Amino acid sequence: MAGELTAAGFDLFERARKRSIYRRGDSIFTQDKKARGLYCVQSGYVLLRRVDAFGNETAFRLIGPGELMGYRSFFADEPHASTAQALTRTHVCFHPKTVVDRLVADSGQLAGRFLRVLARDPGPADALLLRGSKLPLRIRFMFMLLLLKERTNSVGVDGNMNFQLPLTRQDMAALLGARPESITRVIRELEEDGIAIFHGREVTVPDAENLAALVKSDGAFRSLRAAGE
Amino acid sequence: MAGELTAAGFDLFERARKRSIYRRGDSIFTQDKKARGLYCVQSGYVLLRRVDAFGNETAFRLIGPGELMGYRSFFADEPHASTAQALTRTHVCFHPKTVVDRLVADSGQLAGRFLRVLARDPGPADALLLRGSKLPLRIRFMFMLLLLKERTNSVGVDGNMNFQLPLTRQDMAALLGARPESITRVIRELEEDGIAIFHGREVTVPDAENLAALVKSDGAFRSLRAAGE
DNA sequence: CGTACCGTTGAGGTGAGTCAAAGTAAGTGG
DNA sequence: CCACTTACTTTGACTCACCTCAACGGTACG
Repeated sequence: MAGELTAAGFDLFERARKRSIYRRGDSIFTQDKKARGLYCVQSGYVLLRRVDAFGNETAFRLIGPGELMGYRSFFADEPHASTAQALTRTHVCFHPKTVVDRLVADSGQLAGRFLRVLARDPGPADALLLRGSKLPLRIRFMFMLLLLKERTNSVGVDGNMNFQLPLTRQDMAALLGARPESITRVIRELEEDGIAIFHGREVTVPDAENLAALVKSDGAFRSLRAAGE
Repeated sequence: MAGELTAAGFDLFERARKRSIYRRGDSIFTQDKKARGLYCVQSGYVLLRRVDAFGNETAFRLIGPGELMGYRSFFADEPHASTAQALTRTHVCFHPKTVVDRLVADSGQLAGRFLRVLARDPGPADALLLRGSKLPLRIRFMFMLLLLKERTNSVGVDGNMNFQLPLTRQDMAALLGARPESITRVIRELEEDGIAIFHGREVTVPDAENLAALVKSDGAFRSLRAAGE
């Protein structure tokens, strides 16, 4: 049937991929360079950073195991809009343009799948929430913790939440559109209030539900006020 | 050839579309409602607003004549992430899901075209620049003027720039992640400095190149400082 | 055991938010 | 066409979260 990915096509897709290993700090692709294919992170964490039109360097997306990256510029047929930097030792597999293009052209089904990935990309929305909203940094930081929890093997028992941050304070600052000093101060506040405990990159949240509630309640508070009540 | 849009397919696509007219203030689609198809603005302006996870209402995209909208949620097969509100009397044509789905499944070529549209969507990036960056509101406002100029029939003679803002001050505030009062103050500043003149919704920029230069120079200034010079 | 980065702390400044109140434009209905 | 309602805009005084700057402590690594 037209539009379906044949077994042969799938086989080609799988065979053509190339695996690489990157060390902490390595760039996997670079802003303004040509997009040569699709990247899929198999293990480790990658941070997408970009220098915007104003020359500010910001981070806008953290990529974890199992996630695709580089697809936006690839399908737009434009240079990469960001630089992908490995935060840890990272295994990445790469699908070259020639193969992907051929399969997309042959198969509406595969193209449809990519359409979904692209359309569901939460990156821009998250970035806006983390950096754009006018909520206090403290709330945005807690929200980031919740997002990170979902992409980390958080050891959760009895509402407890414990995981390793894959990010430095500077990276968190870049993600939140803030300065590293402010991150330090927020972390101190959260510890003083007993909301979370930090040892280097290890975070422990005694009551994870409480954290979520705090984030949401502040949101609710805001929206009530916006409604004029 | 597999993947090509047949004449019959194109015909179907064109015939199935439905035209509607909306008045200022009408919603064309609504956040959290199901995405039923693709919308294309033929004339007029539409603002995409959304209530984020924190309950803040923000605007993140202005749609002008000839632009598609609603495609992200449509292809993601998720509820609309925003509400589309007509800012002026607006002609919109609508392509129902059944037709689009069928053509995408049949044609890798058409799907590829949608992939490009989706991947090139500047909305999220612009929104981040306008709302997310830590630049002074004044600079972000000027940047917005430059973006608006591109989507308006700006009557440009001898470096002069003159057009109607399709947005209220409140809408501009929502787009920039600021308060209406702050917009008023920025506008006053720009008038005092002779950079732009506002009469209601009419903007006149005596020296458009100067405006662009001001925006860029501030960016450059910032990045120099970031580089430690 | 330096060198270099990352992280922390404190003091001080400010851009933009908040609040409140008055002015203006834009519809609506008689 | 005018009164009336409603929404948008402007102004000024005040406040504060976060930035900036500068200096110091910690930790990794050759």
